[in-house]
Amino acid sequence: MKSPRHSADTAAAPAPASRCDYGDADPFQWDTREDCEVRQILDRIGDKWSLLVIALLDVRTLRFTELRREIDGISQRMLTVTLRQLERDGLVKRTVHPVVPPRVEYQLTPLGRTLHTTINALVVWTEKHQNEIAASRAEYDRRAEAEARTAV
Amino acid sequence: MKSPRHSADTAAAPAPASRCDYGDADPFQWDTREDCEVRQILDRIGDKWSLLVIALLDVRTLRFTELRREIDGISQRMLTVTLRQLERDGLVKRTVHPVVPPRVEYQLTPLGRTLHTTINALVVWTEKHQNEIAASRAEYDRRAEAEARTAV
DNA sequence: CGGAATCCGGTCGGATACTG
DNA sequence: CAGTATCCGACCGGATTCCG
Repeated sequence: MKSPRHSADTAAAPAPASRCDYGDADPFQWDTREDCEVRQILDRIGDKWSLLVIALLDVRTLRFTELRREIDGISQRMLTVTLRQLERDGLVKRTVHPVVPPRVEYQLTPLGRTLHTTINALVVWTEKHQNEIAASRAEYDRRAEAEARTAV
Repeated sequence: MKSPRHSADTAAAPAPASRCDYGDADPFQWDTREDCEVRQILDRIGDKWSLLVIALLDVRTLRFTELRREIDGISQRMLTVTLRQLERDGLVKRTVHPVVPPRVEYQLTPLGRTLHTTINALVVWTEKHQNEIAASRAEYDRRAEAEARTAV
């Protein structure tokens, strides 16, 4: 008995939402509370596949299998889960054509499009600074390793 | 024996890096490969605490305990882990003052500052559209629940 | 004070099998 | 074709303990 841990697998998970109203000033107060809306979408774009899906759908409408083939590496389970979340958030529109074999198409909503645009700023930043980051990491690791040797 | 699963806990995790060089055109090709640099920093900003730390350090330099108290909810373990990652990426500078009791201060690097600026665009987007998202979710859940009842 | 090491539960996501 | 249902390993992050 003792609460089946599969609950997270399939459950809709209503989520309490926790309003956490902002004082509209204080531009640095948004992130001091953990379960705000910011976190909600951050968890979405931070997850493993959402971004890929959004980016692909921003190019054109795609069917389930097309997405699956395009992403390559995603399991059908995670594709389904990801699409359902995006649909729930109003970022993706799901259209079922009642034919046999079924034909289901996914497209970005206007909201989803604006999100992708915003995300792109982050991508640009990353591409611009990836060398600095890589260098910093290499330097850090080199130093850490050297330190480890002296400790022996 | 069989590979201790704690490896991810403390190990430095060198990470193969997987260069995955871009063709500089194709603005929508960045995200078709999964382990690119974009993913690297996305995993960072997508994790539970990095963003909070960055935002707080953007206001002013803080000590370990100050950060811990300010964030409230973070474990000392995760604060340490998060800070080490940010330091490794060159986003945060760690300064140890050799006094007794030890005094360690953390501050954002210029690179970290530019990242925070970029992130803010995402925050603005979220605050602007949180109502749409919340409404979409409520609608989705309402519809799903209604559908579940007819199925019974 | 500022960590490091260990233990451990909960969750994320992959593999597989089955369905309309 | 487009999913749903189950099972299960891997990892993330919290709690606790110990250390310089």
